[in-house]
Amino acid sequence: MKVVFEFREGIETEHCWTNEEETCKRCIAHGRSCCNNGVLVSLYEGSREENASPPTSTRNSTSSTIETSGKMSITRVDGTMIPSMKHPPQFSPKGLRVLLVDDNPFFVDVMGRMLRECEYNVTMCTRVSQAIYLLKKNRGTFDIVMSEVFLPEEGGFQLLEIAGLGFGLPVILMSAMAETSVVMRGVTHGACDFLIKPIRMEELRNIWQHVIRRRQDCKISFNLLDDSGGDESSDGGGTVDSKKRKDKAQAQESDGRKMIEDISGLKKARVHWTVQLHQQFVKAVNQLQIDKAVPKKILDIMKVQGLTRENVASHLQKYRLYLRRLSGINSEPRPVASFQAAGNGIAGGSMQIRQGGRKQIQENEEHQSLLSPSALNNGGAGAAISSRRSGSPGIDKATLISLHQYRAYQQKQAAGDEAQTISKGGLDIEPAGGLSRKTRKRKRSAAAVKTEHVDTTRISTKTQYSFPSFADSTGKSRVTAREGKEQEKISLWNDTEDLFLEKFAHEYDLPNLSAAAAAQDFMSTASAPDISDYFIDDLLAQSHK
DNA sequence: CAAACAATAT
DNA sequence: AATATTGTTT
Repeated sequence: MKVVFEFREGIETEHCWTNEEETCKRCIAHGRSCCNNGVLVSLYEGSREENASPPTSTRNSTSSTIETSGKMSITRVDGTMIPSMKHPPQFSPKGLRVLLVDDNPFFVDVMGRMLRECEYNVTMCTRVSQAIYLLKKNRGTFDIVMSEVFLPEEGGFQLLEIAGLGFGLPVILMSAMAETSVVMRGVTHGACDFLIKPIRMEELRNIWQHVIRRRQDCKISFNLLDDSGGDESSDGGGTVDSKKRKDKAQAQESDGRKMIEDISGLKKARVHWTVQLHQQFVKAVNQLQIDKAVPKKILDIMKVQGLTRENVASHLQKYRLYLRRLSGINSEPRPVASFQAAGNGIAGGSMQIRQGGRKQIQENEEHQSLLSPSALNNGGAGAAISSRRSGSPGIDKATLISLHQYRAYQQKQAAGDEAQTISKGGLDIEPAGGLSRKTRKRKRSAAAVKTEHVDTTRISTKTQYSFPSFADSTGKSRVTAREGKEQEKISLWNDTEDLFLEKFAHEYDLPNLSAAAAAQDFMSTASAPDISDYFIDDLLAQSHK
């Protein structure tokens, strides 16, 4: 069965649980990559009919743009796939207009490059005031906003509010500090995602989906079929809960019953927890305090028509599991570089990342060199913040790693291109519609196995969570495999992080390299006038109306 | 076959 | 209400 996910022009994808090349409908709807970090298979524009023929490899580099009118128009991205590349950039819609905000120019620099690598249209700035100015001046010029959480004066959250509520744009928050409370605050205040620095290319490839999802959600809103009325209960006691499933099974057999089913409510409508709905839910939970939040009370607060207590209970169950896991990972001791002991006097071994954030940062750090061990070891947020204070921006660990990953990506891509030009005939490009699903699936898994151990850029220290999706840990026996995978990932990172950091020191002359590039990139976009704080308040007030 | 998710059972 | 299990979908 071919599943179709439609958004205006129509985006079509095959289904889920594949290895790397596909993203399922559900994953798209939730604006994140697929179960296994998949990428969209095919993406094209135009009406249904025009899409009848799948993309062919002949049309290359169709530049897709997003019109200034605000209407999203994603031109078909070239569907061809170069097998030698693991993360083919072709599948990202080009020209997505991203507003990138982070007060660390080094990070902006690296991140900007990464985003442009995805062929997005990036505008960068280092101050919230600039960002707001840009948003206001060029209304409808941006599709999505990415911002660091910890900007001066709660700027990240202000920006979230203004861009999200005021301008209706999806906002992605970023930070190296991913304390649960921070993530929660971001998400409950409307962030559509929270990316934990260091950020990998793969995490950027799919951010456009947030734009799509936002519009999708606007379209469907929340419509439950209203079959929870008196019919069932007034049936004279004949209808019992346990019968429902049987009835459904029988419905396919008897025509008469089928008719009834059709009329009364086509398949027992399921609640779709949209972003909005979920946010209402979270809001209610927060209001009650998490430990006092019970389905009934939540339901009362939410005031959503048609929503049942069972619906809420089910969601709450998932939500709790999600939170448990989130806090579990965040409190996990994190490995740090092996040379830390030399810098800060803490005796060898490993230490835990400090979770406290700004206030715990020591003042004397500003005297140390940018690449000093302590600057690296202090945790991304800490380093960034201390440099902010001293006036001269430094490179935090997260930025370093981002840069490294970006470099690695570039190298790999270069290698891939080379290989491609060398052996053109040997390329394994499948005819678009040629092979059967079965065959293609088999091929995919074979490829995945082959490359699995090579790709260092994919190593991630944390799992990315995006709402409203929770991993399904219900059903104990079914989840074992997944947890194993998670563990595998973490230990893989543990083994490699030291190597990464040592590589940084040796291979890259970071301060010089980035400073020059940052300065250059900066001049082009940083010209917006500085805007005083009251202007922000003004805008805030405006957006509240 | 896996994974996500919501309904349903206990 | 909390948790476990099942059904359905992708």
